[in-house]
Amino acid sequence: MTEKKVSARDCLFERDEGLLKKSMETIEQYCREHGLQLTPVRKKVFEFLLDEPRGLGAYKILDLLRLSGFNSQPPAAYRALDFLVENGFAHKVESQNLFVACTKPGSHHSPVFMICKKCDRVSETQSTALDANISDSLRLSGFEIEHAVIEAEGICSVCAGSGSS
Amino acid sequence: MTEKKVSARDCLFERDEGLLKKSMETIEQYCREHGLQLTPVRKKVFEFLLDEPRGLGAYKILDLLRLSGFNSQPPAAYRALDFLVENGFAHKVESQNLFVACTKPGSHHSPVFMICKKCDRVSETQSTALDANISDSLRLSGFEIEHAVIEAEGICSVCAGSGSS
DNA sequence: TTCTCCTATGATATATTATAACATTACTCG
DNA sequence: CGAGTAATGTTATAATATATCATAGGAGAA
Repeated sequence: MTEKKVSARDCLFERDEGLLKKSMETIEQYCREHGLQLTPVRKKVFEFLLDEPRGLGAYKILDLLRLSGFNSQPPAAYRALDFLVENGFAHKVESQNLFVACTKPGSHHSPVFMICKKCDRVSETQSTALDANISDSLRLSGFEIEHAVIEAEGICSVCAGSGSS
Repeated sequence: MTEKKVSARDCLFERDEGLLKKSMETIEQYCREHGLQLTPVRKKVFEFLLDEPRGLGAYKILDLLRLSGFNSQPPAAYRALDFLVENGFAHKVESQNLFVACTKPGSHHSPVFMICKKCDRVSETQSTALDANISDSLRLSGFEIEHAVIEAEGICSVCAGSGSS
């Protein structure tokens, strides 16, 4: 991996603290309603993900857990991530081996990711038109789609607008 | 990963030996025309990929190289794969950490994969309509797409037709 | 030819990502 | 309490991938 010249912090996205707080409240409520245990480790990992728009690798999360006083081993991080992913609170970005908080937590869906090569920021959209299109295209070939990994690499609008090549 | 009950060989796809031969000839010609060295290791790896419709992991390829008398180490396999991928002769399936021969070798494109959960077979399509749709959808959000990873998991037509649930 | 450059490969080591397996804790429910 | 289940702790290892430096081998120039 070559080092990136621009960090996500250099991008001009606003952090919407209210939105982050709302995401946490959303999953807390979802867990209450569905009898899921949002344990301290799981909650902490979700916080880390909410706080890092570039996504986090499992071992980076492990480091952060340790910095937060959880003397954890790799399985602890992966278990928390499994919980978050299984319940639709987070996603794995397959092409980057990296995890991100879901922008529509609790709803099961096939997300579409946009990964900026300049600032590394990962944005999620739910393109239902796109889903339908893929589904139709593949069904034409007789393939019954259950799940799709769609990850676009390119330049995000902020980096494209910032003028540097 | 849970063990699969059905191997790709159980699927009723025909192996088109003529097509496989033609793929090899295509990349041989492409390499001649572009001054690329299709060395023995690279050629052998491409053969392995042509021969395995379920795709191959890098270390499986390494094993096969050794069985073929190349006393290789991991970098040898990865270098051959890098060559094949960079030149459009093969693709990496990101969601499976697995490599497949390209069905349109030499043409640079964003492939779409269909991965069957029953027989593990990986099929490639080039859906230009799909590409255009993704590109348009994402451009609406101001994202300049350069490359897309599109990998659908589900049931292939052969397995769907074979009746077992 | 010899030298140099460039590409490919060899070889060793290690980094990164992920899981298996078994022990322990903690909570709930009867 | 006792049994069952879910979560976590703990150790070990598997699986995937790359960094680094050494060696070989061919192409073209002096």
